[in-house]
Amino acid sequence: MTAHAAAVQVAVSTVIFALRPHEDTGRMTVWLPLVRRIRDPFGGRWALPGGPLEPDEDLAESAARTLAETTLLAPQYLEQLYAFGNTDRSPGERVVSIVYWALVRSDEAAVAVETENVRWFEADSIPGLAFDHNLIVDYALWRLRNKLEYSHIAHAFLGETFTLSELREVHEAVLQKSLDPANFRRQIEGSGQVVPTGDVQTGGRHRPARLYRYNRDAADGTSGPLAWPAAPAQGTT
Amino acid sequence: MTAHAAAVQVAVSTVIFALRPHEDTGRMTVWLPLVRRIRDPFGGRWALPGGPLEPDEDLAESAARTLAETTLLAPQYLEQLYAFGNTDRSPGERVVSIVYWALVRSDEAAVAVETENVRWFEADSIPGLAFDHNLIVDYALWRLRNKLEYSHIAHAFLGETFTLSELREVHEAVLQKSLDPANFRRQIEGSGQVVPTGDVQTGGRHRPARLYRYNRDAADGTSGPLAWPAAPAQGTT
DNA sequence: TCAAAAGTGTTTGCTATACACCCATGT
DNA sequence: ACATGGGTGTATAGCAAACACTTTTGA
Repeated sequence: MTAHAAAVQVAVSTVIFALRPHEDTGRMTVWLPLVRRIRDPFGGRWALPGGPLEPDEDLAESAARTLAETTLLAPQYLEQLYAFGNTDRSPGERVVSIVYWALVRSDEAAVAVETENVRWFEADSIPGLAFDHNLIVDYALWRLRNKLEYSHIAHAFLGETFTLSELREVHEAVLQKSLDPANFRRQIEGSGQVVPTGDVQTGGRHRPARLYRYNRDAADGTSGPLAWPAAPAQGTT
Repeated sequence: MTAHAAAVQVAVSTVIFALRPHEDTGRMTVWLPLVRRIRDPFGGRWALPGGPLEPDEDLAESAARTLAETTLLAPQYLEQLYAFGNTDRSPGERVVSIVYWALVRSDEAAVAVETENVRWFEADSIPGLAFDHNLIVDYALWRLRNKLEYSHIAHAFLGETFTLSELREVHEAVLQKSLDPANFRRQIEGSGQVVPTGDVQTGGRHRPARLYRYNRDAADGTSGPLAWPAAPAQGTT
């Protein structure tokens, strides 16, 4: 162990979002999984899933790996959030954390395992976390809500096909406000981000709803030159 | 030197923007300083200013330090851009680069030193750079142009007070298109991001222009929970 | 008095919002 | 039949773009 070895460590953490019904009201809300730390600093506290960056894996790969290890799921959307590296953020060591945020399908997350050391929390009822992770979660939530309004990420919570009501429910859950169904329909259909499949979904005690599919070819231009083609476990691949 | 010492290194680089007249046309355009690498990999190539993260300095501090070392200037605006950490981005070593982007006052940058190993380039005429730095510059330019349209950063290129023509010239230089003076005035004045000082600027062979000052209290809400109060060398402090 | 930029007024068109209304299904 | 959400039509307000016009200076 040389003097250099005590220098800067690199870790990758991920804020993982899914939608679940609120425990009391039953309304859909944003949830995220946390893991319990098993050693100091902050032993016993809840923290974001993550770990040291392996020398042979890319940053997004590392984020997707811890996501899979924590939730047994694959991300439908994955994007870098921010690099946190203040000198005082981890007592006794210098850690730079590259933080990603991810969206997973809510139907898959609904059956996800919970263990003694992994638990899902409602985004607005997060306990006191280790390190600066409360700030990180706040920032990730802000980015999610912000980006939902000018980008095309809502479908990542849903399956291959979906009705506009389901898509609207996603928006309402994330933004925490109800939206006019008529205007929402025009907005989404006009944006070209979804395409009707031709099928409908029957079963409700009302008129059947048209099914839509996400339009991968729609230009969104929300990530600029970093929109790599078909990068592994990256964005909307 | 243990096996661990060969692991992941952390560097901080900065894309520094200023406005200067185009060499041929004389119109204001975006420029940035690059430094010549003195050793391999990519020895002799131009690259972004930066260096290894010191264990006792915050990320933004490191960015501001290399900025000052390169240009002898202080940033008027400084924001984290992205963390680049692909395994293959630096031959023979594993480097994660936290990249910042900065705006400096154009009048200060106009007299900045150029040496054998530091030169300013026009943003649209960048040579082949070391590492993935061309991609980084492209992304920084995209962010600059994007953020200029929904945020209040243009004043960072100017001094304490400025006329709306000067502010419009900044927008036109960055966005590379001419803007209607009348509509620009209404847009800026209506946003509350600037306040008239009461003074005017005489000297042109035309009606004197009112002088404005940036309004620090105006809410912009473009950085969410990360808008720390009075962070050193951070953002619009 | 004239050129040039500062600054004001007005029209037009697009888009978001609100909400009235009709449609198609299960019970 | 009727309740329930799916889906369409339409009026209105606000805002951005285009552009005509007036103001104030230096030469």
